[in-house]
Amino acid sequence: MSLGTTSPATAPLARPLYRHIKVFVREHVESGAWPPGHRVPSENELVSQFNVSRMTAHRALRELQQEGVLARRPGVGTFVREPSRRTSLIDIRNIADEITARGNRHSCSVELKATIIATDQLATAFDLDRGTELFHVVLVHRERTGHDKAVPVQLENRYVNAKVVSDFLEHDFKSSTPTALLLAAIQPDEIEHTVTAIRPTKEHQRLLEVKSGEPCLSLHRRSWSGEHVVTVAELIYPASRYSLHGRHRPANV
Amino acid sequence: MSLGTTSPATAPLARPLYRHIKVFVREHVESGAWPPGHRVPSENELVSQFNVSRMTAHRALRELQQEGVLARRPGVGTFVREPSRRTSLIDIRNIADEITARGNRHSCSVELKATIIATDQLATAFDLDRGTELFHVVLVHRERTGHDKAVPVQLENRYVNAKVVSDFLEHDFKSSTPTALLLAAIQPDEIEHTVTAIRPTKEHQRLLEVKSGEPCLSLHRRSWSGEHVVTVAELIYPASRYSLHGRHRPANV
DNA sequence: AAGTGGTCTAGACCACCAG
DNA sequence: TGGTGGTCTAGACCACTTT
Repeated sequence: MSLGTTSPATAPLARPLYRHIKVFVREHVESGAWPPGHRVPSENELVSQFNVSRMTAHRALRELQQEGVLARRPGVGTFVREPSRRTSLIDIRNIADEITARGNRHSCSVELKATIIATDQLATAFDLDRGTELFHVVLVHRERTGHDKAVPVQLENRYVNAKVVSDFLEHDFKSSTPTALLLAAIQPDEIEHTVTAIRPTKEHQRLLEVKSGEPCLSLHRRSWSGEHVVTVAELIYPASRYSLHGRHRPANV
Repeated sequence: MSLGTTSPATAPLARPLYRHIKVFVREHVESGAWPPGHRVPSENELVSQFNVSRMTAHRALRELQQEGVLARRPGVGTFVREPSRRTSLIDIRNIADEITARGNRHSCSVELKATIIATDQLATAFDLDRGTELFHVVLVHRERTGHDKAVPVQLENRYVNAKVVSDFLEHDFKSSTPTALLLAAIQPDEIEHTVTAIRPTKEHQRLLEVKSGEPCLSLHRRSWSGEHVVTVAELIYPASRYSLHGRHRPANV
């Protein structure tokens, strides 16, 4: 092959070659087939196996190193890294479990349930093409103490990658929350969250039964499983009714 | 040059070429010479300017994109991204470093600096006997963008265990923030934080120059080193000016 | 000496976007 | 149509580590 031919003539796949190799390695690591410390194929071995140039194999391994999956040592080899021991400030926990653990009763109402086409903004958040199919749900979670009236404690505005969890909308979210269903379907291996304080909109005020002056916490979260962003959620908490808490060891100690 | 000669024969530099380009771009971004939205040189322009191959220029720009410095659009060009004012929920960052990394200028004013005797509440937080000596400082951190006025971005209300960091009050906190000094003195091996949304008090409004209706984030943090609670801090951020961010792998995966 | 990863080149093809 | 970024190749030289 004398020219720099790009897309493989043998496989008309949308995914670039270096991502093929990344997926191949990730699958072995995540399935446990290659445990921590296991030596992964060298660049030259991947060149032979995948019929790619060394630059392509190198890029795949380098990115997995940057993502914390692999450790590389010049002159030695590439190895599967120990999983991070660090715990999260905010683990993904099922709010229904939190409430029942406090001895109170959880309930929720489904305000919206729809299949949508990704807007630009959502496509960026999911790292997908614009126009991809997504599921969208809006729920209000309530907590009831003793015989009092149930109080809204969380507004859940969630989008789900339809390709990854295709049966998501088949549930009614009454017996299990979206969080519980998603955790049962896939194990997230990466989480991102951004916390801000916001003034509730009219819609927030109505659904959460808060006054306009009461500040709310907005927790924006993305969860990955392998290559894919599985779900993007915006969780709004009335500040007077919830706080976020975490305790952990810092990263580099 | 017919062969793939690597390190430039003309410059025996330790830094690889793609990092040269990264530094070049970063310096322009952080100095403000290339403001957000500014178009950065295309790959082909960098090829000419730096006398490198396109792969090398591409790698530099791609990594800066992954690091959140640049945004790239196929068919259009590469642009400087809007810096985000946010801090980490996972480790302890020096706010002065965060601000300078965005290309802005940090300043702070010391509002209070005192030695106090622990109240019941503080003694509990530090897990010490009531009456123990503590240091107490209050600072306002400000950020200045370009030639604008410095804007308050954080109110730091901090208590320090006097036994653990006995020379803490000898600093003026102008050249180094309390965070920087504490990190230099001791390595925290455990962190706890609690995040809430609050309505600013009159004092908050005055020091942070916010209106009463603007919600604020309150980040309450305790840091341990060995057996001792080293410091307890309440960090207040105007919600419109800062958010908290974390991205990590969950613990139990 | 052989193998590893780190870097680099000088080409190439492609999808995309603007004028 | 020409410029942009995205990907890929088939070589290369180097520092490093293990045998």
